[in-house]
Amino acid sequence: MRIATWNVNSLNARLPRVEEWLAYAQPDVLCMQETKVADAAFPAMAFSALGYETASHGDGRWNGVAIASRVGLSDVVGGFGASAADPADAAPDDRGARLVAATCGGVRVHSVYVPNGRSVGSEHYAAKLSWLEDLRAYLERTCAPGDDVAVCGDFNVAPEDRDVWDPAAMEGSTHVTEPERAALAAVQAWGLSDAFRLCYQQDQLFTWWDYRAGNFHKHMGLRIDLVLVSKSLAERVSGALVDRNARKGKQPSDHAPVLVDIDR
DNA sequence: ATGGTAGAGGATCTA
Repeated sequence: MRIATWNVNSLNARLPRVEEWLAYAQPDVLCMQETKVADAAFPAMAFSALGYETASHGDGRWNGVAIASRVGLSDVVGGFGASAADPADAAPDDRGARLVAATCGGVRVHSVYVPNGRSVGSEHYAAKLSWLEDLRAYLERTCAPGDDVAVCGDFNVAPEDRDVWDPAAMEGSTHVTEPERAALAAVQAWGLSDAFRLCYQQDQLFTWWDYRAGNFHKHMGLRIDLVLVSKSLAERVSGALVDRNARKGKQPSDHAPVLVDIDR
């Protein structure tokens, strides 16, 4: 199975690039973030024409996540939903259309768009940390580490300094702080491995570059788009790739897609 | 000197 994740930064603006990319990259499953499209307006026909079923969770203007699959797509759940333990208990609500899950080819697939956090110490930063806590809790109550589970998306956290173009310049900024990294590590500690890191150990391999100031061409980026896989999948990872070519050319997203191949 | 660019929407807000 080839599973991919891509923050498309508006599916309406990016649909031609996404269609082109599906045709040459041939993923079995594609998790998308920042679709910025309401479910009712999701371009499902464009995907079905290419052989993909889709699940969307979006309310239109901001955020929005989706999954496209050509290996089946069932049991779609959007958002965190109610707590199974106690539905009345502060069930983390949708919190901005940042999570959708579906079962594709026997794998429980999650497309996640972690809040940006804006600035350290802001309410948005606190919300980012609590969102990651909610993600961990969601995994605990909806699946088991022994299952085939993939959590893919834009985590807005660079896990380590080697995932940062200039750690000194970034020090103290969002995406690299210790609390953010600890919150991500807590999600992974549930039982998930960073599939890209199973394949590559080099530094300076990025998935996002700011549109501004020519950052892409100056190699000023971050690795914040991750494919996290449970143990049973990690054992079968045969390759991974950041498709930098998809960040080039006409009207690119500011993120490149990440692909992971898993042996059946 | 918080710039620089992109997307949504129709003024700014978000990233």
